[in-house]
Amino acid sequence: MQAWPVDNSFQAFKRQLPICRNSVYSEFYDFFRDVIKVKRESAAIKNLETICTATFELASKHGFDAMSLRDLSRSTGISMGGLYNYIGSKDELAQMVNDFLSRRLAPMAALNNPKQDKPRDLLETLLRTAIYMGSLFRPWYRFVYMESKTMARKQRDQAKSFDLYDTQRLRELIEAGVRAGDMDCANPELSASALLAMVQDWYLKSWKYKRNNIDPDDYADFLVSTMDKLLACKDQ
Amino acid sequence: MQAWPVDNSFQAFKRQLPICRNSVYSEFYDFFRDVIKVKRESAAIKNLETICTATFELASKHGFDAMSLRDLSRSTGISMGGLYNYIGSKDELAQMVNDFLSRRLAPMAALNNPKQDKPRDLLETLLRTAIYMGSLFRPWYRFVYMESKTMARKQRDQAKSFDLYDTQRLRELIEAGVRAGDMDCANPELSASALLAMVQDWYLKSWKYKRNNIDPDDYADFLVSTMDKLLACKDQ
DNA sequence: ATTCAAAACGAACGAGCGTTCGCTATTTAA
DNA sequence: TTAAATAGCGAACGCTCGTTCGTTTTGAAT
Repeated sequence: MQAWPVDNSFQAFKRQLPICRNSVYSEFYDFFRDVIKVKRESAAIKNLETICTATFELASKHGFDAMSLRDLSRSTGISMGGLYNYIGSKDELAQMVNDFLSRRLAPMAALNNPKQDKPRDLLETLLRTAIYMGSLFRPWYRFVYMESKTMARKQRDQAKSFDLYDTQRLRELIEAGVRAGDMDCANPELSASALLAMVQDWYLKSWKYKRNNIDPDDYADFLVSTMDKLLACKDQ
Repeated sequence: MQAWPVDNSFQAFKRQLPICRNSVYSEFYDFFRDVIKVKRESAAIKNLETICTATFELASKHGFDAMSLRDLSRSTGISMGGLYNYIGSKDELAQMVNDFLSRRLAPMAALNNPKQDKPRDLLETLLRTAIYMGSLFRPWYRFVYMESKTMARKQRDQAKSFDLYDTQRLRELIEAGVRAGDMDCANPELSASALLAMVQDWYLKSWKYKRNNIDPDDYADFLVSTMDKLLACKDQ
């Protein structure tokens, strides 16, 4: 059996990923060992999972800013004072989620070098990675996407937006494909934006796709076939 | 010179639309004459424009729930009490924006019957209408899209989501095209979702498209050409 | 069983929230 | 010019917010 990314199924992706859904909060605790006041690991990990899960749930209803720490306390069963053993401040909670996703979770998917040289195949791997990561850690991606707008102005030093960076990375691969003669694309910037919009739609509107029984493999297959049509890939 | 939708440029669309950016708040005042306490029309229209503009600006920063009426008062130069001559309550303000867009503004674009019968052309008109309306009234669409998530749970009787309805309308047109033999599409539902995601991207990430000097015609052209590629339209 | 950090608790604080209302200023009509 | 009606004002109300901190509970090691 081939390994990712040659076997580009969701299952193969999960198999090679050096983290799984069960180990996320243990990683989370490690990552923020310095700022989390609670030192007894097992309890800390359990509570962090409770806190993050409830935060995703509550923030998705009315936005993080509108969520109160009393709501969070009620949902988690952890007292107001108890929460502050984990989070430092409300703003810092959002910051932790943001940092953990962009600095720890996302990089894990990029670790193993693809060993592919054709721009089209690199592009496929890039898109599939985005969909599969979004499937495994949907609430994280959703939260960061939704709150990035409000945080961007608060702390300007942070990357202005995931969007610009992601769009540029896609555009450069498309341009490389056009140069190599494998692709045909009149407007790489717009094509990159379109593909990114479809990636984001996957974790923004998960309810819609769940409703229609569309699983990660289905969506990734569709996204890649759309890419091939959009870029008129020669040999696909 | 041909008229919309035969001439499908942004300019032709604007020419036939029975409302323009200057007359929006006069229409807005008419629409809510019963609930707005201020009866002197000229002043009311001016203040409504100030209030809505500031609301769009503030809500886009941290979300409508996180925006305070004191912020709004400061931004508009209208006192707290003064605001309440126009809005009834904070929640009602969001409701007014929502209702005006969906019940008054959006229907205006659908008024003049397209007189087109081919599904592909209907689809093109539908997509261009969405882009052009989004261009003219971007803050309105942005606001409603962003706040629809938080309002949906508050008042369930309201349409569950624009998304489901829009996706279905697109899907039905695609299915009609496939039946007519003009199109080829393995998954109408996913194709409809992809097109909708691109439509929404236009008003959600206007900053990105402005940065790259992409105007409404550019984006609509790209969207339609993407549609043709995606659906393998025979005669385009 | 006792000890004692570690962790959780929840009342209390000042600030800011949405909303109200009595008052002043402005406009209109005679 | 005057009187009435309309529109705008902003302090005040009850409430909830994020955050703090002195106290109580928990749990592992002795």
